[in-house]
Amino acid sequence: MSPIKLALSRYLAKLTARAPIPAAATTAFMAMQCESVVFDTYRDLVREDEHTQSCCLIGAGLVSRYKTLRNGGRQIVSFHIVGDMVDLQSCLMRVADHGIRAHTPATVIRIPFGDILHLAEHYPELGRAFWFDTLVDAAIFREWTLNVGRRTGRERIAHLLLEFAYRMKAVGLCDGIEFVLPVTQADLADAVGMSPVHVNRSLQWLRSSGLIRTQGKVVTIVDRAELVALADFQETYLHPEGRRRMEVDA
Amino acid sequence: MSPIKLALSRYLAKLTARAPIPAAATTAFMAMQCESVVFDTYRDLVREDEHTQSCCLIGAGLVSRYKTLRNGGRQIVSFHIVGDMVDLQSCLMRVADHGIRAHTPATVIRIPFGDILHLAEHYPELGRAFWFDTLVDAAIFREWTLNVGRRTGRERIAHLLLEFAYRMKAVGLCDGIEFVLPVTQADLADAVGMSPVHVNRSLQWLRSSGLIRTQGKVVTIVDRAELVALADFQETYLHPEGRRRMEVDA
DNA sequence: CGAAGTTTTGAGGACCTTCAAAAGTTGTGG
DNA sequence: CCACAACTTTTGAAGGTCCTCAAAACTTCG
Repeated sequence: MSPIKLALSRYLAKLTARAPIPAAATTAFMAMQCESVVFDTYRDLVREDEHTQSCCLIGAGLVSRYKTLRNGGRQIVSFHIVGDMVDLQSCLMRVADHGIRAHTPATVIRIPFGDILHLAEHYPELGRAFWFDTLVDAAIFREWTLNVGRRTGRERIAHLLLEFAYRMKAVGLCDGIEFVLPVTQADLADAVGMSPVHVNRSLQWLRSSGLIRTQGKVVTIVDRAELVALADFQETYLHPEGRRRMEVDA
Repeated sequence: MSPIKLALSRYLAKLTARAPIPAAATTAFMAMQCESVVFDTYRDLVREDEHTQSCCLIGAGLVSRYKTLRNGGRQIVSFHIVGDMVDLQSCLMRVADHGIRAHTPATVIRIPFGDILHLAEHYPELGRAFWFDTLVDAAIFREWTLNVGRRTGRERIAHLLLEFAYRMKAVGLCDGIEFVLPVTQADLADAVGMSPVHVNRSLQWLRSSGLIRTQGKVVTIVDRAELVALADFQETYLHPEGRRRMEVDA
């Protein structure tokens, strides 16, 4: 199977895990014509205010979505890993209100809007699955707003690490306790709305309190229970429930 | 026309302004069986973690969506006014990851999920319109994350006021410069992620700088240009473009 | 091995918080 | 229509969190 087909089927597997999708729809989905593009670290997949034509499915690497202020302030609003369809919303909102950039060399499958919208129109289950995917996105944004708005520095970082571990585990890239977080502390600062210096000090505190360990870019969660308590992490917002609930009432 | 029909048609008008919807779909939409409920100030329309059966279309009043921390911290993630379908996302995500509450006496039209999903399935244009509506939601969440993450206290409040004025104007409740903001400073604090005291001082600063005026709950934007500059307010994220773009390529 | 980037440290100060109380506003019942 | 209670806004003061600037230590990589 080609890398593109592999990425498509991985995304399809994610959607299917939430709600069943008929064979005809999956066949049509797999038949889409896409191209694969590789971006270097810190290259933009999409610039802010850009008028796009296709959306990005991550085949490999780590990317973030961000917004910037005129004074240079940057806020990362989400991270995305393998199997994530990053900007499905741009199918309907053609002018990007945020940028997307790579934090590692990243393989991106570009899927034309037309194809997505066509599928959504002709296969209601797919349309609903796409919709659901953007809803999970929105739920994560809400949690991030809470994160930067109402948690202390330490708590914010703890929360971000837990979310990352959870999502990496969901795609089999981590056992839930140890993972590679390939971002600098400056990037982390942009994600949690703090200064790099304070991120550094908060990390030191998390380490010296025996909650996490770090060696280079690999993070190990040492005391998960305490970390969860500190961050007040409740995975509800990641909506892992999809499948069960949606099968109940079609 | 009954109050319920009125609210439904107002929402439909909003959707139609973004993209055309065929007559059959609008007829089916208007035929939905809904009930109208009134909530007192500070009553929850939906509690956090509640398992809901219907979504809320606002007929009158102001409501907010919020998340809370175990330590009591509360973060308002959005405000909603007349004509807003507050929790369309709960059609697919049955367990609410956030609460919804009234800030004034509020009239709420309850629309059963089944009806919405049925319409979305049989009328692709409506399905797409619902999807789009939740995408605008998500865009606003992103901007709020930027707001609390990267703006100073004054800037945050300035931004919130401008967003509010914009949205009130969009539904004809304000001329763009003067409007009623029926929330306490404590609520405002929860929306911008600050303490009530600092909200008070930031408001004083905005007033004494000649940017706004307030009398009770009515806010007047005195120097819009300066306020926009201060807040770095760009209305792109509110995605007013809907209509034009979506007509181009169906 | 040197250059560039990243993490760490130090120090001073700004922003924002907490606590507490006073002043002002709103609503209700007599 | 006033009186009183409850709430909201405003003020003061002290202190913590977090920021900025700046430089040193450590990594990474060509």
